[in-house]
Amino acid sequence: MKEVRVRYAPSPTGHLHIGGARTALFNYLFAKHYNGKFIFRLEDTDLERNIPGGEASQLDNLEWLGIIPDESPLNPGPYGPYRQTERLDLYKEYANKLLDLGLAYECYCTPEELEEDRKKQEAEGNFSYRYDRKCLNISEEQKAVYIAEGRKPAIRFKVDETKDYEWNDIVRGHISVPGKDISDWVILKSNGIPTYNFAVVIDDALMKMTHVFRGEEHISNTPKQLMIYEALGLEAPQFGHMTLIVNEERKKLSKRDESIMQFISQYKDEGYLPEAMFNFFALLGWSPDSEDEIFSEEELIKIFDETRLSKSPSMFDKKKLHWIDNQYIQNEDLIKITEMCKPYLEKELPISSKDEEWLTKIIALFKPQLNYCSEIVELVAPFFAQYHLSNEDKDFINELEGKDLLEAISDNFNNLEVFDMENIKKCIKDTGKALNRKGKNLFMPIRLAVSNERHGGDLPTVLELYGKDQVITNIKKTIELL
RNA sequence: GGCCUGUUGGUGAAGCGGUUUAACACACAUGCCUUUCACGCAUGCAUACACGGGUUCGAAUCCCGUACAGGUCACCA
Repeated sequence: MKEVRVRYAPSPTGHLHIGGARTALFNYLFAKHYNGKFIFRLEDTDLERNIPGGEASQLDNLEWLGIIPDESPLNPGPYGPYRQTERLDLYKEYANKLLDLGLAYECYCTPEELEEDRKKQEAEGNFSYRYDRKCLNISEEQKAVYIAEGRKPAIRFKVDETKDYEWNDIVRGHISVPGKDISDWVILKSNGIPTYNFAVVIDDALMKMTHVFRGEEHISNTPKQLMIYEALGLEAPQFGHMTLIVNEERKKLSKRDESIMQFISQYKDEGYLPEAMFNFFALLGWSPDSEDEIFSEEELIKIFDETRLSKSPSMFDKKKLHWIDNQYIQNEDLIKITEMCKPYLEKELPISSKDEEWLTKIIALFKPQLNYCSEIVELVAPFFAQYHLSNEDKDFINELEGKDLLEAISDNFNNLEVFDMENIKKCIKDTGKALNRKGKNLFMPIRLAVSNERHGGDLPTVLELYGKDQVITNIKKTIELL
């Protein structure tokens, strides 16, 4: 069998977003599953929309996710260059070949004329524009006139209307589109730059791609690409068109959508674990032949099966992402999570007053419930908050008849030589026994008095982290309010 | 509008003509555990196969139609 070669080919018009990451991921998984190569190519022919740093950003974010291309502009293989703007001569060469074969022709229409035609057709009730082939059999005289006017020709492909273009889609099965539905389209723009549908064929063919997995929005491009392969006598890869990712409203994820973080860099910034993101994306439009959901990259490569790619749209489920990321955080060691959480705390809270030990303890306390690292801030924030017992919580303590308990425990805490978790635990236990209290009756008044929160992790640990002085001060303040 | 595609419980998602009284996971609820919180574990929950026809002994699974949703129709990629 031929070596499997697949690619991810973004245009550097923006940073790596969710859809692109997932496309890259499935191509990567497929390549690695079959011991093939995963290639990164840059489709940078839309000069006006390219942004500086776009390429590096795409590559960096992929790397963060654990997706490293075998060939890329930075790490070229035998089929370079890997940026389309560096391959312009190639496209011209093949466009000229089509011209020579009589399968393409020069078009001298200006954008303005085309736009006018389009409007006219629209006014007639046509939803899709069809080029009227006015330049197909243009006379030499007319051509000379156009050239004298300074017009530069684009090159159009002459579509064979009698043909059907069909392929066996890996995801969707047999798809067929009649040639008569497609009008002659531009392969080389008048500025000498190829259009996407042309360049992609030349590149995929020359770079020896064997399979192409891409989004469903490319289904309608496939017939156009197929006709180029055929005209040039090149072998077409196998196509697989994956479902779109949709938001909670079942709409295609647009870059403006604010309900979901769109860019991989945002997840990185919020402290999600890349392994968890990798896992999550793999489950977006694909499912394993088992009931498990947590898989390492290696496992996914091993079990990946392109025939299990889904046909129906996949919804981006934030809660599921949180759950998966939480699973990975729980399995990750404390030191690493502490390192990851630290910058968020430093930025938002005055933790410089605390030592490393304190930090590690508090991370350990919250690690089991952390969905992503930046979330640590809201969990730790109560430790630095001003004392603020709400009326509701005050009533709750009274309901539990907590005043006696608070007075007793305050004294007992005060008598503790070493204010650490073990001693605090014992002290609470003893005080509970003496006052005949247990469970919620025992713990909740103390928790509320000290932290003003009803949740917050193991109480003795929480108290140790507050420190003796703060604990006693807060309890006293509470007693006064009751 | 043409062409293409999809529609399974609150959510994601298996299922590919007959052990399906339709997995599994998230969410939710209850219980257990640790005298609290959370984690974990157990159990349960939810009257889920868009609708209407057909094919078949038998249909979530095949066919047709309807509805709804999405994709696409550029000298953008």
